Amino acid sequence: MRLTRAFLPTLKETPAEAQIVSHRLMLRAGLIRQTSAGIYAWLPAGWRVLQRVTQIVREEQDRAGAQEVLMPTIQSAELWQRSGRYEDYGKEMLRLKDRHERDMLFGPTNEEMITDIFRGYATSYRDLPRNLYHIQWKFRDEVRPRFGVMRGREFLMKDAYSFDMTVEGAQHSYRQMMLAYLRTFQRMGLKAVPMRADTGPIGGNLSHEFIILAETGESTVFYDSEFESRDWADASLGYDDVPALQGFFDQVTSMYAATEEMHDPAAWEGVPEARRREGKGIEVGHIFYFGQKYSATMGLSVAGPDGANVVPEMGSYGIGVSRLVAALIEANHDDAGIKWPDAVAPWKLAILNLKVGDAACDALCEKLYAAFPDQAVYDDRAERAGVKFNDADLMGFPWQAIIGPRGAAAGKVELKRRMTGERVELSLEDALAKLNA
RNA sequence: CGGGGCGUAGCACAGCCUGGUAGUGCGCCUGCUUUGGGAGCAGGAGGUCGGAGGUUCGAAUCCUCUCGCCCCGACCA
Repeated sequence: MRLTRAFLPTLKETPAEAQIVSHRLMLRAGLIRQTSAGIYAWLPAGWRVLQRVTQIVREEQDRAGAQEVLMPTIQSAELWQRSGRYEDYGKEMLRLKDRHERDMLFGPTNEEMITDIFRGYATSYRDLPRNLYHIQWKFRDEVRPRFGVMRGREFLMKDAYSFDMTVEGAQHSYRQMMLAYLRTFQRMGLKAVPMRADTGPIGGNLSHEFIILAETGESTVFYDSEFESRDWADASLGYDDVPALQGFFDQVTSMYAATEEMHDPAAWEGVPEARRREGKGIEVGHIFYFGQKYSATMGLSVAGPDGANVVPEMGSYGIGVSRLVAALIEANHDDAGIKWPDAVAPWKLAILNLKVGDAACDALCEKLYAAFPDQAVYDDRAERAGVKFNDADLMGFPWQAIIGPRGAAAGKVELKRRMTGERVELSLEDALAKLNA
């Protein structure tokens, strides 16, 4: 993308409404624009990041055996009246009427709908287990939206729903999602810690919030430093290996991690002092086993092997995808701007032509740009060097290729790594090799 | 939902108290100079002062209503 043709607007000044760093940077770097309270339009750079985050979430859900569907944003009130939540949900739910005065709503979540859909096809124990997910815009009419997309009213969410014949099966589904979540966040370069959450009336320990560690997070968290060094990618841990997955789960849940509300000082004392970490975090995911709550109320049952009807055990698993974009910035920024991890960057490389019009500079830049047709932003504007440096730092591209008359005359490209600030001067060939490594 | 605040150019703001027909900085456009970390000079464009009603010879300014947005608290992916 050539900046002279791009819609990548950056702001020098911070809009007055932005309080937290991710919100400020998202506005300044031209990722989003507010259109109403808690509702945002995603501009090209923001949209690309959102899509990359979405894709990682999707790949890891698929890998865990979940299947993608897409349910609508608008739902009929009837569905919710059946589960009883139409009344219970309160004002958080945005209610609408269609032209025939039928009661509709903009979905805040999809338990009722997915259960109803699944009910239409599942008749036998052979149809289970299944895990269905979708990535869709939700609307919750927050009393007080704030912090940009961190707590917007409209937000992009991945929500998965599992259906199992038995409690044991549901527990396995739950463990699959826990592993998938840890892998998902790790791929984005984030430290995520599953923390036991309130399970409500069902009890047990099958509800976890996933907290991203970031200094600017809202909630205070306590956790075992073991979480920081774990590598969850280990391919040998398969999703269908029930005992192995249980072993993994037991290990993870045996390590201490709790939000302030769930903090247990006695158990905390049991963590070796050197491994105790207290920090700030942002909730980006929540997994939950809720048994037959919706299968029962929505009338879902299937025939078991013995012919008797069984009401499936269900769980739901959410990731706040749009919130993740903000969380990624909270976890990866400095005074100059965003520092995108490679896995989610809108573009991998920014090519800074420090002297547009200089034959050597132009030629070198064009060559480099041609090598990365969809992964580079080429700053070919007639701007001063300082402007380009600042914009590139602000927008946070993982790599900057700085090309000025001095180096260009010698065929040299200066590569800067945004994350570390490290710089090297290389020939074009070596620079290409390094960027492709 | 309780409490507070703010709506004036793309952004950040002044002007309002004490009415006289709108200003500053950044950004934008043109020219010249400059050119490795947000340049200098000169010229220029851009606003139904959130909206409606009222008071007045005259309203950004005073009054009423209304819409929107932000902050603190209670609540949440």
